[in-house]
Amino acid sequence: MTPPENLNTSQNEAVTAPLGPVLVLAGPGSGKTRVLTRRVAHLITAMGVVPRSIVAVTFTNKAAKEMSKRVQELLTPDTKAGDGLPNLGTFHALCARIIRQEADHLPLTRDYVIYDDSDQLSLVREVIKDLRLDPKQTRAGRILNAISKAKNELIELEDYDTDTYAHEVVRQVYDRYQQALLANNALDFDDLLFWVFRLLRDHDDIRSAYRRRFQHLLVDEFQDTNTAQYSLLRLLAGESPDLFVVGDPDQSIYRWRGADYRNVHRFQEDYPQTLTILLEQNYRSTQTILDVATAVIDRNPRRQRKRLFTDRGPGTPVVLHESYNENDEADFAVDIISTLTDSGEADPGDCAVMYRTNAQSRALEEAFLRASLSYRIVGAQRFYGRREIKDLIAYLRLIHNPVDRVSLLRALNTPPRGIGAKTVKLLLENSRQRGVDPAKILFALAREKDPALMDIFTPRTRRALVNFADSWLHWIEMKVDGGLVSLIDLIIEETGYRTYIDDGTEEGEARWENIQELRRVAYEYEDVDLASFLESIALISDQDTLSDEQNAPTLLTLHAAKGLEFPVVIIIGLDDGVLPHQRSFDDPEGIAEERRLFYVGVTRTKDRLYLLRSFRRRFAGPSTLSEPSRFLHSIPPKLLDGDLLGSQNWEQTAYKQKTTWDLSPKIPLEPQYQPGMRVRHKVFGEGIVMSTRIDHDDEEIQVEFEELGTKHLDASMAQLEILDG
DNA sequence: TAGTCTGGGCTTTTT
DNA sequence: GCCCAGACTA
Repeated sequence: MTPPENLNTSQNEAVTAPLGPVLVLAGPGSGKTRVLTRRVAHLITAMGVVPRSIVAVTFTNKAAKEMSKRVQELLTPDTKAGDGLPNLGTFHALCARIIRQEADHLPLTRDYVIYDDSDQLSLVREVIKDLRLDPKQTRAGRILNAISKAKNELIELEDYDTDTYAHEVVRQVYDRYQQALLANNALDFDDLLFWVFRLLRDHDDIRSAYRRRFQHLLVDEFQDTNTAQYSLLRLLAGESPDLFVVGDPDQSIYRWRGADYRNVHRFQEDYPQTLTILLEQNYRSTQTILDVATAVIDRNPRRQRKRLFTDRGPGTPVVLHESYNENDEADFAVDIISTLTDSGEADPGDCAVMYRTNAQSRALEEAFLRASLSYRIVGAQRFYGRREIKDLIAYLRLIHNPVDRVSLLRALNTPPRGIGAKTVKLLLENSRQRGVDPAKILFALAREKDPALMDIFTPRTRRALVNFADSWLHWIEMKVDGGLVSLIDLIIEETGYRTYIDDGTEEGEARWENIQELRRVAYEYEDVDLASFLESIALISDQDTLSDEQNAPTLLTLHAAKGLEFPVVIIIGLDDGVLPHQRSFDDPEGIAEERRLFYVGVTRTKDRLYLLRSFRRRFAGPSTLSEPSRFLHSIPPKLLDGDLLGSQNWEQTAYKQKTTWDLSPKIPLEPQYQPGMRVRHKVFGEGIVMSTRIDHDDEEIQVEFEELGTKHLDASMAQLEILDG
């Protein structure tokens, strides 16, 4: 057993708290993972809790793995033996397991598959076509968002509000989409939570069984739980819960995914006996970085202020730099890294470059390539979303769950084998008419069992279909005794997939290499069943793909950076429209979340922080001039260093007007108005405040006037009279 | 049926 | 500037 690391007073208070509801509000770098792992170990060794009765929910699989490792190190050999291990994983992974176990009580079989967003999108497109809706008017992505939002809020189809036509359309699609998922024996991410919620809500016996089984619950990143997750937690917790949650409302960055940091307050209300503990001492960053972080986040209204402190001393100032365009910006980022590594001040692996949107990684990757430096990039979607990977996974899913139509439609003619759109249409029509699943029709065709089928297709088409079905049946047989890797090899061989994908071009070669990579991943699951393999690759997160092996700089989005730390952090794209993103402009809550995102980025830094922006930037289409991020205004200049904004001559005239950016801190403005207030304007009459936001040095309000409709006004100009609020 | 071409639409973040 | 879907041609 490794000697226990020392805990400070608050950390110790949290770790040794008596059983019951505990809320730990943990500032960045305050040792929250350490507290969680030590709490788990404390439950087992000091309180005699059976490891199996502990459930700890983390945000990523990587965090779960890390925790499991650390917990095991803390346990004595005799505790490790016999009593099993605590259940560690993400909400989604935990639910996936419960669903497999309780499939008998759900409209699915235990062989169900999990659809990712591109699968969901194909299904929604199919539904839109079925319903004869105009795909141009009803965007599949939009509808999917609405459905996802409903599911995250636990809104059943019957309860879906159809107050507008748009909602009516969503409801119709939701209905068909849900039916289609079940017919395919498939679930989407949100369903994992929703079905388990329903399962526990509706079956008293199952609920009490799980309550007995999972008596000690711990939740990491609690500020990012959504309604479904919180409700699930309450169902599992029962009357006298041992519920230990750790979070930081200032780091809540998943509102768009239904997360609601107000769950933190809700928790205190729902469990009045909650013991709340604040962790404020930071063990990660220099004081300068903490000061920058605090200056940034303190501008957000309605939050509990925390005092972040460290005994690490001030450290170096934060460097601010402006480039001409995003390519120069990327080169500059690479320059910073090579300067630091050349001088021995940092290892390449110590450095991270963070950005708001994935699209920004492109310029960076090119810059690294130009400098012939290696890098690692975080992004599972990148890998598992690739065409060749999705193709092979479609085959594996079909073998596992033959009624998966989305995968069938993908695999049927990939690589092309003479089964075109017309044949597919015929097959699906037939399947619908007879009420028989397409897979069954294909199998029957292959076995020549059903003479009625013989006349549907022309001989040539029939041969193609029979060939496909034959191979498919063969693979299903092979799945039983062959390993996963040989199954993949067999699919590649029988479909001629390599010749299809590796066409001798550089791109083809890269695609083939990706398949080799998938094969390597599969090798690790060689001893497990196909089900677990498919499940874990479906639930993989971006962060999970980050390996520690390579000593190279990390490129990642600000979202993906959550929970990580680096000695050197470079945040690029500090421009209004990028960070904060322009889509958040007219929503004060959205701007507040962007600010938290920036805060998360800043607080990842241990020693050196660089903030980069560029004068010109390309969004969609032509490159345009951009303004420095409004968030830079909140940073006191004395904390900043480097080539300050406006000191360079980009384009004489265009630039001249911009040479005097004022970075001095403005007096923090508190909004005077709030949504819902009745106000009177001298000219426009009476109206209701819809939204309000602080924009630089003024408050911008959106008012819905009785006579004139919506107007955007500046508070200082409008002179509104407040009637009531 | 398969491969090429063109036009439109879009771009936040991800379990 | 990029990707996808549908149209068009061999």
